[in-house]
Amino acid sequence: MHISRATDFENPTTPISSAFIRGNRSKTFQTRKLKAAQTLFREGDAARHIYEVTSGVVRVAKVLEDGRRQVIAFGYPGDIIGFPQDGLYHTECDAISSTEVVAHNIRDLESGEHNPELHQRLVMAALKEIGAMQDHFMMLGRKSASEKTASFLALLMERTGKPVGTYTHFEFPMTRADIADFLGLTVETVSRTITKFRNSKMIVLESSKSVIVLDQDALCNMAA
Amino acid sequence: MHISRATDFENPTTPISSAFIRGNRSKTFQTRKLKAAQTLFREGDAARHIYEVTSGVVRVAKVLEDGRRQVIAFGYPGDIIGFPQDGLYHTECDAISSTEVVAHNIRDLESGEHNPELHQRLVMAALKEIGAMQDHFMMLGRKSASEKTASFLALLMERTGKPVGTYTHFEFPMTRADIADFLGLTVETVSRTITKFRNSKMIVLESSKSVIVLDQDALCNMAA
DNA sequence: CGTAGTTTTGAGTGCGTTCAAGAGATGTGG
DNA sequence: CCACATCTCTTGAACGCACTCAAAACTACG
Repeated sequence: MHISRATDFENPTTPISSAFIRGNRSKTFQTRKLKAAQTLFREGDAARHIYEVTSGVVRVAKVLEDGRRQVIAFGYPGDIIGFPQDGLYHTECDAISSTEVVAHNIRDLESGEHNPELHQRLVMAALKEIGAMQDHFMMLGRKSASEKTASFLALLMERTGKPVGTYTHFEFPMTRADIADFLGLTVETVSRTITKFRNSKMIVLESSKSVIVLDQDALCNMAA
Repeated sequence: MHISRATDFENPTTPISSAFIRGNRSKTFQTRKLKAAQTLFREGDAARHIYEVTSGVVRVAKVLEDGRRQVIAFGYPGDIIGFPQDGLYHTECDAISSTEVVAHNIRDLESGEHNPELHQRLVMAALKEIGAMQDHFMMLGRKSASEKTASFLALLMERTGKPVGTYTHFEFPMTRADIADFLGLTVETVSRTITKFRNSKMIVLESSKSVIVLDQDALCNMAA
């Protein structure tokens, strides 16, 4: 499960392009493209940028020496990721699918002197992150496997679901292992739980990564 | 376990005192005193202040409708608590022991216009909070009961431990139930695990709330 | 001194894990 | 384009860790 990866370390060996942003004073910002499975940053790297996902999905995680992994968050377009502490990243971040991010300078997170609007936006993002993590806590610490899995499906449905008749359709860009590491479960338990939801007609799988939710109420109730 | 509590809701029925802070321009700030088990704020309350603990200990938690509880953090002196989202608190906060807090205006978290130094300090505190929560995640999702309990003891030892000869002494201000809800375990499991640590001569209990750590290395190794 | 809450300990159970294997998907080189 | 290797997902069987239920020991408080 994610053993050796092509040695693509921190620094911009990956393409960086500059572009102009419209506004009072035109400012430049950097975008960066990542292929699936490429690393954006690792735990312990010096934090020079804070990133805004503009397309694709990234995974933010922590890994123990013995390989145990905890996924902290999945970053979808609009999400800000890479909050540093003491100038370092304390998580690692990899692209799950082909991804594009905007790299903001870390100084705009720390002070509003240079770009007040961006600073404000980043501070708000930090508060939103704290709120999201608080919910995630409840799930990790106090919910059963079924409740965890249902919560996760409900979350993805809300964020990325598209109506299909009276039903709702969405996709998993991440693997079962990623979901398991997000929920604090094993791959097998995640798979079994999804099968259970399938058998109870709550959802249908078009493929292992494509879901149609048949009964939203049942799903939300199950999320507890 | 924390059923009905004296009806002491949000607003300052509890004493608020004003004081002067030394600095270029003298500014006023509010301190607030809480007795053990008093509530500072509840989930859903309008967030007007962000608090800095100056003495005592508070508990920040989330509660599910069915009563399941997850403790997000314990606030010790120096800690900032009450990060809001969309103008509301999404957690509840109660004093564990007799506690004193300083109430900062929420606007100083959101912008630096009024008080730049304080704003900077609060933003840093938010980043520190995110970092602490990331570590807590790993513990909640991927560690065994022994590892969780050892991590918790190690954490408290680092923050509040005082050397006693070659050993280290500290106290639990919180109950076993609070610890259990912080670690995502039951009271019984926490109690049994601490007993196990006692039997293996890693720690000694002076009382159920007073610990001496005999073997710091063993404790830290156990924390994984 | 009695009552209520906290902590500990015991016995038994069940949920999610581990270990194992097969089916399905994806990608690469000949 | 197919054959082969690799990774992902699913399913089965058995185990064990932490949970539930129960009760006793200890502590604090009016």
